Amino acid sequence: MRELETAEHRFIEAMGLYFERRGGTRIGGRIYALLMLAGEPLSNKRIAELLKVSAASVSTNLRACADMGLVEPASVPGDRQHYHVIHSQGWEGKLRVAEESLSAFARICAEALAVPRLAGNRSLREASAFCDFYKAELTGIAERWRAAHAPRPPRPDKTSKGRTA
Amino acid sequence: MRELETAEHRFIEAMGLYFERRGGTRIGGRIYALLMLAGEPLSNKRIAELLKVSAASVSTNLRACADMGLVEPASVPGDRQHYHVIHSQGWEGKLRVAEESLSAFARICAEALAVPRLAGNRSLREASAFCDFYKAELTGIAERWRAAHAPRPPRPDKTSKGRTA
DNA sequence: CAGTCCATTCAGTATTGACTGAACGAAGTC
DNA sequence: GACTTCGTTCAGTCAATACTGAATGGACTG
Repeated sequence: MRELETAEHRFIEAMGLYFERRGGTRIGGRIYALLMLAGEPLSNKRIAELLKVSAASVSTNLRACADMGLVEPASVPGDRQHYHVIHSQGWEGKLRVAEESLSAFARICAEALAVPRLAGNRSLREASAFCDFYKAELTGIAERWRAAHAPRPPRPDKTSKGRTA
Repeated sequence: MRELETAEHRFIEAMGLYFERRGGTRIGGRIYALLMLAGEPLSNKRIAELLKVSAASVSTNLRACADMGLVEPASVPGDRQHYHVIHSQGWEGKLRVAEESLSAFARICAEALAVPRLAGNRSLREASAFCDFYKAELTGIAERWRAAHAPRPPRPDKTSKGRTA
């Protein structure tokens, strides 16, 4: 990818702050934003260059992004660097994150409700009920989104460089 | 509220960690959990005692919880302390939080899309589309939840102490 | 098989920010 | 109107952790 211009830096920094605020890391957000903008596979090295951060940080944060399902590995024929692209089903990933967060919350409540003395607590019961409701809704959302956007089969008019899984 | 027992401490600490992990503060989560368990209005002072934290911290975190719509003020007749309870529509609040986070993300993308050079970016457009879709779904969820649970009019059999808005 | 080029891991550093104690201000009581 | 009793604000401290540079380990090349 070419060097970054002002508007792109703005986007990248904004995303960095967004990530930071939500409990992630700033560089994680920057990498994610950069890959969005790139539209093509980028190597660790190139990411470090463009973002002006250490290779170590790129490696760590890239792994975190991958674990969150935001980014996935790619490879470029004839190049042994590690490449990365935005995860193709990234948006469902966002739903998955919401689902995991909700499940963690539900688990905490369920554990408390298992204690006899707390089993009758109103807030706890409502929390639990809401979690069940919300979880069901989330799967519905995922299905509707998939139905509306996923069935489009991958068209061959990608940017330029070939990409493989 | 009476002193806390082991199971309650477990719940409170778990919620503290949950908040911390999601970008909030540990004490914020503990206060939230405590008010859930209490089921009655609690004063700043009592919260500080039960949680063994400074009054300053209680004040600060309580405000944060209120800003997030998790907690709301209450008052007890004949007592000039400030009381607090779990927000009665707290679950819609959880949806509102999700909505705000999503909107922040959407705003960042929209700002980038406003730049001519980036307007055609595929990931950016998909992100924007997903945000619109998700936001619509969230309002749908809120409505369905309200329809299923809110129409129950407030019954007068509250715990013991009176509570006013 | 030596040499190069990667990415990753680890220890160290520096920044951030959550929490505390003390000062301040407000509201109510005698 | 002095005194008490709160809650909030502010400066300071301390712990957590994001990031860096150096060392390590793999994978490919000649």
